[in-house]
Amino acid sequence: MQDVGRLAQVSAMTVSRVLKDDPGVSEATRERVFAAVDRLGYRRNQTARSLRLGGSGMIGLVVTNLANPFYSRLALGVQEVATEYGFRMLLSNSDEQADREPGLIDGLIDHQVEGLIVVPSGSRQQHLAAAMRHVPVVLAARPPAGLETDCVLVEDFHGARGATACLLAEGHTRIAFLGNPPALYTGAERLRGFWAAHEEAGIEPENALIRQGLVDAATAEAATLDLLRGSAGPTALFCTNNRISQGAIRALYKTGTTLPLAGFDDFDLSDVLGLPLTLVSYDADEIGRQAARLLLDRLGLQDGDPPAPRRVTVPTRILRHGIA
Amino acid sequence: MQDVGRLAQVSAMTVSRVLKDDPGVSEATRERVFAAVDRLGYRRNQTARSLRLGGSGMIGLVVTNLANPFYSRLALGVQEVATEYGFRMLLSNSDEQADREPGLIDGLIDHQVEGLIVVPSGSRQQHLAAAMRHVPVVLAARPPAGLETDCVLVEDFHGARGATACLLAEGHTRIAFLGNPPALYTGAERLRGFWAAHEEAGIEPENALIRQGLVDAATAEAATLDLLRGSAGPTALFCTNNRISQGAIRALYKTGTTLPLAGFDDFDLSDVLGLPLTLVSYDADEIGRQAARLLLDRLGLQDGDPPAPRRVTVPTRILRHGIA
DNA sequence: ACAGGCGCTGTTATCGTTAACTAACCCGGA
DNA sequence: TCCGGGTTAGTTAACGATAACAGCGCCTGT
Repeated sequence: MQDVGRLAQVSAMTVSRVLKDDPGVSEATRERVFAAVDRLGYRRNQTARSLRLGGSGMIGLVVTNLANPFYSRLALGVQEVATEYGFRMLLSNSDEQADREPGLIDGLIDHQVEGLIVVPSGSRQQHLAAAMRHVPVVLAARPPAGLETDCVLVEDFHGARGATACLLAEGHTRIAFLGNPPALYTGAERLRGFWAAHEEAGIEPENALIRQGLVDAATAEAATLDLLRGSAGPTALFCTNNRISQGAIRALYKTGTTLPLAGFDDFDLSDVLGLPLTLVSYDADEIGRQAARLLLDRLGLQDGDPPAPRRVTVPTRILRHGIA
Repeated sequence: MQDVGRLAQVSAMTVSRVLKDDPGVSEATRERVFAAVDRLGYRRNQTARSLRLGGSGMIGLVVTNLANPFYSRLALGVQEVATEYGFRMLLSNSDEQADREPGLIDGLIDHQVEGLIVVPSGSRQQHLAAAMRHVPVVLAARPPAGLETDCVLVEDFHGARGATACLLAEGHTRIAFLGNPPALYTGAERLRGFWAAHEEAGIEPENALIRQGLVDAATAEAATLDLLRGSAGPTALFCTNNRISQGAIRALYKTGTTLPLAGFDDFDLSDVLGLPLTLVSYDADEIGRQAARLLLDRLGLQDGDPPAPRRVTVPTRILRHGIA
């Protein structure tokens, strides 16, 4: 800034003023400064600004696996709103390792993020409470456990119940449940929906057809193959997320079986598989957008009146493919 | 840091030393400091450190669309290597709008990234030259045009030629080409490969079957439907990327047609579609990893001997599905 | 007895920017 | 002529951390 000032024959302070669009700089000076900036290719040092201004203009997002389109869309949603509010997004990926999450969060706080959006990966949320001592935290896709904070959820129960009901309405009574670990909120909640639909239909789900703790497409494929081998196999499948659906579909394909499948999350090409699919679809972008809005609204507030924790729900809708 | 120091009865300088793992602090003091840090939940301000240390410890990545698994995997690869080198990754997404790229790059430079990895979205690279005045830049997936810098490429020509040759070897002579805009390097190069395979087989590609400028699955679907309607339609398809393949597959599905399809990029569930597919697959993560390595190696070097621009190529391999 | 070294800790100045204050100047009105 | 007020530009002191240096006590060797 000194250098720019020298070239434009003004002090660094005046350069700062020009770059900040401060009124009270004469037009002539302004032009000289801009010319000097251009000529030197000068860019303001955002690090120094953040230090002086006391705000980095960044929010942090922590997800478990960017390669899953659910999370990358969520990230895009967050970024869209952050940009709108003049914030930048700092992204961290825990690679499915829950024990890395606290470290990532600490790192983000070190970088002076002004708020955090977290998709909590484990069931322990102690580190989140610690993070909240520094900045506001908004949870996405899973609710707080023992914390007082905002969150954005999907209609997990409602969606699972609806999709299961579709299968039951078609007369299925032996529906297998392929679920992620029950310790995860989504896993538990979607199972609850599955169960509720059965109760409403007056049908008792079979324990032998319920498999939980599946973590990726491979484990889901194995579990499905196992179910199909059984003597009293299922006549339909319910999967709690996109990766599990994909694993199950692979198992069906390999064994040449065609079974109706219901599941959470839409995925690419679901409409051209030619399988009878019932998918609970929702807008992952929207989860990100809502979470960002909750966070940034909170940041925008003058301190003094921290609003009560809010909970926003993103709606689901049911897609049906390949059904006559 | 003052506060921590007060609680531990030392100066801020000593706190700094403890947190920096500086030798020359007595064990007793060290413990007192850690205790105070814990009690206050203190975290070092990375912004201030960056300013003083003269390096932010961040590199920037610019991609066009995180929702495309190609880019999210690439980002994961970059992050993996960055973490290894003790760097953080700052991600920007241009949302397919090439004119937003310069602004994103400026933003990253303002945030004091020490280097940039860019997947250039347009054909103009003027802004990249400007960026190089500040930090080293590595290009990914597309080569520099009029710049002297490192880049990481895929075997575009080789892969396209190989996949096309597979189709030709099966006797196809009327292969449609569904390509992205020819102004993009990958578009041009993959067409060149397509063409080369034909020449080697002594077959003249038909201009009527060549469609370029497809930008997403929807335009690809429309182009495919158009080709299929024609009187002398193709007997096989070649697609230059995952989104185009998906659009083409949707068109085939909607018209109930089964044609062999070859294309760049593998995608989820490609193996269970039951279509005869020939896919040029490669590791998008690896592009990111290599790009990050080129960049970070360059950063690690003492200044004085900037190495000549390097060019790394990531290999492709051909996957075949549903082929008897 | 005393120089010299080591181990530990504090002081000062600095990174680049900007808020708050101060200074110089010009204008019009009394 | 002199004063108040506006306009424009410069000076100073921070933001939080740390490199470089200085200081203090204690030990060792001669």
